[in-house]
This record gives sequence, C-alpha cells and structure tokens, in this order.
Amino acid sequence: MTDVISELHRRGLIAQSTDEDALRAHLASGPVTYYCGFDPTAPSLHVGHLLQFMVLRALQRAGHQPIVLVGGATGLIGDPRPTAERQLNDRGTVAGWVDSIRTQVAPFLDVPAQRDGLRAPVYVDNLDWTAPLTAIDFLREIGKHFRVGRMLAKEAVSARLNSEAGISYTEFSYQILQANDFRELFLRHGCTLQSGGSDQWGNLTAGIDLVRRTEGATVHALSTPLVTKSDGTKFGKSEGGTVWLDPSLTSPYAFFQFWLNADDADARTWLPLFSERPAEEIEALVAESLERPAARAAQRALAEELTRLVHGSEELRQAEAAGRALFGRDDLSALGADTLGAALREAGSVTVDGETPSVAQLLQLTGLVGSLSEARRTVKEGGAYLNNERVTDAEAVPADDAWLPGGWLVLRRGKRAVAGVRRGA
RNA sequence: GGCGGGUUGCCCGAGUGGCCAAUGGGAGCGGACUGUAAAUCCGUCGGCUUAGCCUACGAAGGUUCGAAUCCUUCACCCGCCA
Repeated sequence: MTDVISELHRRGLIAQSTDEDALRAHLASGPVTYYCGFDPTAPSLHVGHLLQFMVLRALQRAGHQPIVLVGGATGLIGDPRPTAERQLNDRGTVAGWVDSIRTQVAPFLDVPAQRDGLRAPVYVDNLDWTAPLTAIDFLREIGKHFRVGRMLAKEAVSARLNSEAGISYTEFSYQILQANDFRELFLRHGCTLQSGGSDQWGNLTAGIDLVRRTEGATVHALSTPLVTKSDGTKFGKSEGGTVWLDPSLTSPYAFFQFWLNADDADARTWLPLFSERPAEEIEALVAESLERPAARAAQRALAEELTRLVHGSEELRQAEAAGRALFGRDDLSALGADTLGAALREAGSVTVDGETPSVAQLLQLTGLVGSLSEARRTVKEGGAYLNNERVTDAEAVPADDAWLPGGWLVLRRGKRAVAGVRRGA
C-alpha cells in the first residue's frame, strides 16, 4: 500500500507542502488529525471547493482524523482578495451560511465514515473561540507573536498594498485569525496538519509559525494547485454562473452538464484531480479520450462520479436520464409524461396559469433569456425552439396541441439551455 | 501646493455640437461545422407596450432648436514640477 502523499502527488493534488519527508513520517506514525477550513462567503460551496474534499477524503481513507472548520468568525472578517476589499456581510447572513455549508459537507466525509468504518469528521466553527476573545487578549496573547514585517510580506497582503485598493486593517488581520484557528485546533484536538488552496499558503504557514512559537510544536500544511481551464477562464463557472453544490442553486442536472461539457483537454487534466478511481482506470480513460474524443469518456466519468458524490445515485440517474431525453432530439411526445416531467424538473421549469404567454414571454419566464428584447433577438437569430422545433415568431402563443403529455412544453435556447413550462391548474 | 491629462456600454478603447444607443477589439449569446467539445466562419450584442418610445457616455447644473461632444461646480484617477 502506497502512502497518501504519493497518492496525492500522483493525482496532482499537491502544490506545496511543508517538509515532505517529515510529513510522510508523521502520517506513517499513526492517525493524524488534520483540518481544512471553509469560509461562509456565499450560501453554498461550489465546485472549486471539491478539490479540498478530495484531499480530505484521501487522508480519511488513509485512516486519519478529519476536522472540518466552518469559518463563522473569519467569514465575518474576509480573506483579502488580490483585487479589492470585500464587502462585509452581516452577522445573521453569515450565521445562516455557516449552517447551510455545515449540512452540505455531510456526503464527503460522514458517508465514508459510516460506510467504510473510517473516522467520522469533527465539525468546528471558529466563531466558538474567536468571539469570546477580547481585544486585549487578542493583542497580548496572539498579536505579540506576529511580526508586521512578515505579515506585510505575505503575497495576499503585499499584492493589495501595491494596488489602488490598498487594504483595511480588518482584512490585514485575517491571517492572524486563521493562524489562531490552527493553534486552537492543535490545543483542542491535537490537530497537526492543515490543507487548503494554494492561495491559502500564506495563511497556512502563519498557523504553523504561531503553533511553533506558542507551543513549540511542529505542524504541517499541504496546499492544492489552482484548477485551471485551457481557455484561461475561471474554473467553476458555466453559462449560468457559478456551479454550486447546493441543488437549489445549481440543479443536479446542471451540475452533471457542467462536467459533461468540459473541454477535452480540461477533462483529461481534471480527471486525476477529481476522480477517485484507481490510477490504471484514470490512465485508460485518458487514453480513451485521446483516441475517441467524441465519446467524451473522461467528461462522462467526471460527471457521473461527482454527481453521485455530491447529489447521490438517484439524482445522478435522473440527471443522466434528463440529459438523454432532452438532447435526444427525438420526438418528445414519445417520451412519456414521467420521463419528460422528471427531465424538465431537473433542467428547470416554470408553471403558468390561465392564459398561455407568448414564446418570448415564456423564454423570459423560464430564465432562458434575461429580457424580452433578448427573447425576440434569440427568435430572430433562430436560436429558440419549442418542443425541438425552431420558433419563427416571438409573439406566437403555443397552440393547444403543442402541450406534451403531462402538460409540458419544452423550451430550448441554443443547443444546451433547456427549460420546461408546465400548464397550471 | 502649482501645471497638465483623464473618467464612454460587461471589459479594453474610438468618438470634439446634429447622420450616436455611440467605430473597433475582447467577453457573452445565436447560427453553420462537429461530439451537448475546441478551432474557424457568419450573425448578434441597453431596455420596452419594438416601423415608435425610454434610459445611457463620472455626478449635478447651464448654453443650444439640438450635447458623449461647449460652459460651470463637485468627485475620483493619472502624469510632471514642488
């Protein structure tokens, strides 16, 4: 059996780590308690966060003890972004996000714990130890260990100091809070390893330094690489914006489609990062993708594996079926009310009561377009379809016989954007 | 503190009184080609009750029949000199 570090390397999940030999030895010496933090900056985590769970899961599988930290405190302060100061969110909002993120994490670590007898994750919120901290204690007990020179040298800070935006004292202090988290977890749970994105490296090392200074102990850190796309755009966005893990923000269908639509080159590089299949299977899939790209074996593998992981087998089945139904280009009425209804609910749908609106209005209602003008434009460009037939008149109202079994209309914009319209009571 | 330059649509960037919802490029969107890819080509790209109207060129006033374009004040940014 190979050690976790080798596995993580093989999958390309390690961008940087502290003394690797020491870390290997540490992990080999027995169960290690490790953590990764997630700040509540939005109501849900998104696909970008998945990479962190890949690391957490690999370590858990290797018998180590995970801690998931939700940043109820750090989320109130804001990790400095390279471009500009963050807008502070109010406390109630952040507290709500903490709760939703906390529940969202369950499939990643709790399920393997129950199913495979692995160590169950411990959940913590840094607000628990940060809120009671008084300004005096903070400055005397913690602040004293931080040299401003070193804090200024961190990339996150220096980038901002050199920019127009500058940096507030609030965000400047962020690294101290995160460093203190590591120290608290070391003291409370014996936590000796923190993982995070490569943009977190400065914060990770701040924690290591603080633990060494205050406790005289050596702790470790691992960072994951930034996931990139071959076209240079940001990973984790699709037509509809951010790809969230919360099914109410990004449907399992849209989530599945996000992976399925990945660029060939991207799919091949993402495969080892996001797939937990054995190395040989990954290699085979990559080879398959190179040989017959049209089959999209790599994309399919990612879509299936991750949709199952995030949303479960049943949702995966439905997302797949929906895709097949909606992209089949077959006669839609042959599908049957159940299949059609399930597919459209996955894709997104609206219900209309009374008078049937025009095609243009329906396009807007379903969110397929942003405005009526855009709807008319889309029709003019030949990009609007009703039940797989191109629409030529934006103001036309779907005829009574257009309604498919179950009271559905299938509206499509372009090749990929589909939505259902359901006839109301 | 003094002098000069700038602020235009999602981004970059033209435009110095009417032909400007505003040239061009990028992003986005649609079409063709394909594989629900990429590249390429074509089209489109503020909103609406769409042959018309409304809102828009840092903000607020003003001149004019008419202003992104002229004037005044304010805000911010960038140079040069102190």
